[in-house]
Amino acid sequence: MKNYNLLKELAASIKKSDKPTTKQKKIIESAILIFSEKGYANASTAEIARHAGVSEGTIFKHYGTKENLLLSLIIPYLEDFFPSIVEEVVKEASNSMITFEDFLVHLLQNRCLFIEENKEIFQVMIKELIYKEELKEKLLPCIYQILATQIGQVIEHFQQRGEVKDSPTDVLLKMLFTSTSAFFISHFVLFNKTKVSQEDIVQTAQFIANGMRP
Amino acid sequence: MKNYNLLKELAASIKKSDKPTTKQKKIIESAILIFSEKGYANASTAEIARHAGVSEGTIFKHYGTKENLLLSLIIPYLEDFFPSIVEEVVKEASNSMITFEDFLVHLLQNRCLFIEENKEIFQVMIKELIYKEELKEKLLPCIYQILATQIGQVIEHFQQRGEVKDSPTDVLLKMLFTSTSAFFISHFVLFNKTKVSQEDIVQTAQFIANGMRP
DNA sequence: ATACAAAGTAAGTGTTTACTCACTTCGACA
DNA sequence: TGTCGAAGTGAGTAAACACTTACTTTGTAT
Repeated sequence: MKNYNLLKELAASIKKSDKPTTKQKKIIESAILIFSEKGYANASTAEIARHAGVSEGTIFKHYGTKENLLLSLIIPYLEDFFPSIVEEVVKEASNSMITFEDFLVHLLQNRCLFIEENKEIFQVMIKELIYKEELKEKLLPCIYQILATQIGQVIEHFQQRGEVKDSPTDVLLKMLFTSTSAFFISHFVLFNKTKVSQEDIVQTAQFIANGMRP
Repeated sequence: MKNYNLLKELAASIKKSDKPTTKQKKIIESAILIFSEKGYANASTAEIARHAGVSEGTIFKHYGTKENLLLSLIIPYLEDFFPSIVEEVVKEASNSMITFEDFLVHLLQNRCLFIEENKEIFQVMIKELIYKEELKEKLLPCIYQILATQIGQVIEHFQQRGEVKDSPTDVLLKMLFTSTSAFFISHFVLFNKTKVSQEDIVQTAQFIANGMRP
């Protein structure tokens, strides 16, 4: 349980109240919605307050700055997004005897469901990750750390089985990361789809598995 | 010469002076630089004017609005970016007998060189394309139209040669588009590289070609 | 019931912003 | 050389913004 420490560090840096008030929950909900509609930079705290049925002062009482409000959305989401990959998909996959392609189908399916049930916050996260240099430099190392330790093992597992070619692990990791991210981002951010078809998932898994075959 | 009409329509909608003044050129240069550094939303016209050594009024005399200044950067760039793909790479490739993988190497090399020599404006374009819903809805149809007519032919060519699998052309087009875009964006925007190695290009071409093989 | 801290409010504040306008300078051509 | 339109200026404006502050309400433990 010594993984994700970079992310946990970040999470600790934003004080999280144990029992968020109804108003706090409304603020977070409204912020996600309005940030995703207009982008962080074009969303005003006044509009978020109005939408949440709350005074603007309340937002700043709880979150201090607009920047910190953004982090209060993104970081808990990231904490959910990545550990779940590991616990729900990776171990089950690498212990059993499924193929690399089936593993990818499983992975894509699983994370699509996760994104679908909260698409707006995924959109906010991706847009700001690309837009704000400073946020990118904060979050990318965390994400890379998680993927390197967890998905790295999976790649090596399938390399030993002869299903994945013999390039260095970090090269393959980058390929897998780039192509799966591209899949999620193009569907949920660029084309703004609410649901991804099983067919799209299978095709993409095939594409990636073939690309990485020996 | 009836292609790219959607893009040409857009280009016509922003009045372009035939002979841009030295000051106009300085404004465009400065806007590219400052937009790429801080993002469109966080860049002020005052700062652009200061950097260009020009009065703020001059910017608005020529471009009317900040939004239109942004379009005056992006649209000419797009006009250069896509037709060049066609004329420089596609025809030469599909007439000769090179493999699909070599075609991809050629394509990636060619476009990397183009992006490298003007990285900032590529970054601005991508960031704003993802960030601004309205711009996305304006530009994506143009881009799709160009790719569908030109790259579509190439895919069918390599399908007939048996190097690309038999899925519908639009499915393959989307795959090719997604994976090449991901390559450019991850290198030049996400990781902010100034140069892409030949090795990276060859690996990616291999990856994509294998993924699309029958 | 009282005391007290945390939650919430409403009316600010100073700053930054895109954009305007009345004006001057420049350059080309008759 | 004088004229006229385009290029350029810079002080100004109103709106929008993140954030503050002095205050009130609420919930709870004694």
